[in-house]
Amino acid sequence: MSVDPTSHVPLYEQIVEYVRGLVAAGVYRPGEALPSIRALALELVVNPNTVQRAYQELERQGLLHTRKGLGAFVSQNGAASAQDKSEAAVRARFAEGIQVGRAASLPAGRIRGTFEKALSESTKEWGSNDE
Amino acid sequence: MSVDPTSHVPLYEQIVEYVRGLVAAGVYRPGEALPSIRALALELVVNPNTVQRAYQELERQGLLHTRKGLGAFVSQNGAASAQDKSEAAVRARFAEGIQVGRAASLPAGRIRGTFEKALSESTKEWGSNDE
DNA sequence: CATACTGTACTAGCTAGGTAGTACAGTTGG
DNA sequence: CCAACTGTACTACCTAGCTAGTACAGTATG
Repeated sequence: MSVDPTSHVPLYEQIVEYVRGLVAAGVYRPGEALPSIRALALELVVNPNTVQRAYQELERQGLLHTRKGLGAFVSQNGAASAQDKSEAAVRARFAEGIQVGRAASLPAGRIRGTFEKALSESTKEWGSNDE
Repeated sequence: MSVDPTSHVPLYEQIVEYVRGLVAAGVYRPGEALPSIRALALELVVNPNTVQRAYQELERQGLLHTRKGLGAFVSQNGAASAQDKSEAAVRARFAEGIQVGRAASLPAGRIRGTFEKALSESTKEWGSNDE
């Protein structure tokens, strides 16, 4: 995944969600070091200040803690908390979409059909992951 | 519905989507006059310039046409085109949510469950509408 | 001790989105 | 005709988000 500078969502929020996804998925486990601010900035082709802001937000949310000279580390309850927040983010997107559909008087069945189509599309990309 | 100034989505885009929903739902039918720029600005508690920008965008999309001194009117194919665009917007929201869930390694079943929960929640608000 | 990492903290400048205010042009109805 | 509505077109100003650049402080390793 990368980051989209044309989106209306601020870059630092996209980075928050990106890192949160990695933690939720277990790519970085509690206690482990996350990529340094400068390294992640290079990887995402973004200013270090922007990554710093994202890390500050993640620290505020209790997902990670930072130590000067050492780096940023996933909190002990970071994985669980990241999963919760990710699922809440998913739900918020769905609620938005449903609201738009409702406002346009799309019947519930049609809304559900649109969702199922999008979901099966995504299965091709990400694999089944049906555990 | 109203408009959310704290959202990252620009106000004028929210208004575009709002009016599009009304047209898709048949609140305003082809040939009919839409609310005037100033009237809608009052209703949404927004600057008239912002509504004007939204109407310009809707005109560009072929959903309405404006006439000086008269007002803004729904195009002949406005309803159908509004329904198409609304459904595309719904799908985009769903795709975003699914992507966030995938990135967090949420299994497809859990993603679907989250969707169904949100959908049944919304049914309480909007009625079944299962035609 | 020196180098090279880490996070942190500034200042300055740019752009997009929005508000506020004003002015102008076309239409309608009393 | 004129008042009151319509859309349109500006300019000026503010804020949030982001970039760029610099500097400083703590830690680890040779």
